[in-house]
Amino acid sequence: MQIHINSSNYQDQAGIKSKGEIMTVVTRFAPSPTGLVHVGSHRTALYNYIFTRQQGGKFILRVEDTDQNRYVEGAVENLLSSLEQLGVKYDVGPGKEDENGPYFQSKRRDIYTKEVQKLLNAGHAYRCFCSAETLEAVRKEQMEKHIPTGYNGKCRNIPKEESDKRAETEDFVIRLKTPQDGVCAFHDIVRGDVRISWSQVDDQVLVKSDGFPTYHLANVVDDHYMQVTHIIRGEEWLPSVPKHLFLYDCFGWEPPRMVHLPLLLNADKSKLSKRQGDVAVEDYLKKGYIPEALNNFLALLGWNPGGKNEIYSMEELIAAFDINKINKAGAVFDVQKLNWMNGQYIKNMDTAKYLKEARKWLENTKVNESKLDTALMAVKTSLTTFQDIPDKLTVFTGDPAIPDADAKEMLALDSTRTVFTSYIEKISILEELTVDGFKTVMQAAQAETGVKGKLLWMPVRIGLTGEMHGPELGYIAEYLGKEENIRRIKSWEAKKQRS
RNA sequence: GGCGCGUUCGUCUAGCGGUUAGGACGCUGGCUUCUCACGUCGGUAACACGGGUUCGAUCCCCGUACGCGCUACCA
Repeated sequence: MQIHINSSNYQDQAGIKSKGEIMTVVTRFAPSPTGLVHVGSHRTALYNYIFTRQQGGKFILRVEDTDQNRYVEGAVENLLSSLEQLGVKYDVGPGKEDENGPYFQSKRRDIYTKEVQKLLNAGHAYRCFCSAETLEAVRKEQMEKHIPTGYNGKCRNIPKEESDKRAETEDFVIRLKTPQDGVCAFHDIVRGDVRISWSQVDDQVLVKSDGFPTYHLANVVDDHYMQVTHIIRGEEWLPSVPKHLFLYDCFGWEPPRMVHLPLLLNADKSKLSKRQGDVAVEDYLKKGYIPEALNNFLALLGWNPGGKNEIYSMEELIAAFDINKINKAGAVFDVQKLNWMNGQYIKNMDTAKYLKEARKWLENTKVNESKLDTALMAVKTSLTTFQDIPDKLTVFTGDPAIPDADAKEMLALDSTRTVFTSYIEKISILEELTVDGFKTVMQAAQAETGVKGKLLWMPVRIGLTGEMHGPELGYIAEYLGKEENIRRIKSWEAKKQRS
């Protein structure tokens, strides 16, 4: 099946190896350095990466820094660092140059200038001398009259001689001379067949008055010369596809396959934004989310292999991914599910790795270094993110809490006194208090006092921590050590006698 | 306003004309002879609406509603 776009053809196929025709997949992630990397942006990078790895292709990172006004200091560093930390490795790009570089658009201006000249010569583009103010006034009037906004075509037909002459003294932009009627029909691997009337397509600015290209020009030129086969990007670009396709047509180039991903949304379905929570990859990393969990979660927003399992390593994602099964509808970024998933990753983390990572998150917690691992292991299954560690550790490292009413009631019980007496007696005999030793002690205490279950355990828990909740008691007992166990239990005895 | 894209449990989704519409998160009940967490066994809840096409529509077509996106010398 072929869909005609003016004079050029567009192949309706995913363009992947399984089609029989061997082609090397080339994709690119092309962010603008305008701030911290957004999770939605990272999701796009991830899909490019996963698809490319699966196809054995080449993944390009290209920095689209054509807007001098929006450039943010440090943004490129943040971009590189985010990709690095999340394990999304590009094959070519900044620092990994090849013959198709450079990979910063600001360093490719000569190329755009040369290409746009071809367009000018062929009559596919023209200089527009309208000032930004004029354009703004036109737009305002259009809005007031409730007619479609857009460029009015004022400079569309300025004769070449006049244009050349004015260009010597006046500021201008270069616009694309888009078709005025007919329909642009194209195929998108996610959206299927899409049709947009040319009457809806504005004469897009290709080169700004500062001489820099706009996204549309730079993007098309770069994707062509970098031999990109699949454009995988956010849905917000769908409406500008006709301009891009027209550019390919004017240049006589074959356009890549289009893959427009569904957007990531806030809980209220609006486009994911900072106002409603963290949106930067860095925010999540700082909060102790695990890169693998973040990737796993993001990969499943817009695509799902089906089945009961939700936990996929990068390798598994690469193996299972199917570009033809990407969803069309936007996906709400649900932190609750991310939290669950991150907890899963922590629980399943290899002990040595966990301990090493966990130690980075102690902050100012004062710990008994020799028993730290015991405490960290005790707390492992209760973590959502690593940031929870200091808080979870206070039961080990802090002073006993002040008992609440229920705890006091428990402490006041007659059976508690006998349990305490027996407990102290039994652990005093021990050489060292370990988790196993603690269990033995509790068994012995139960046999001696006849108290069992909650009435046996809870007083000891409260005696040691002041609280009725917390990690497994044996860990706490071991962490505190024999002397501290005795000291804490006795202090309750003492208080009790005083009252 | 115009154009485009979309719509399955609250959320992420499976489904590709015939299913008790499945799974995961969340919430919730039991078990786990200390609590919480973990784990485990259950429960909960959905095809936006209206027309077609068809023996039969969640699935195909049309319309409506709603949502989102685009409508910049930003990407």
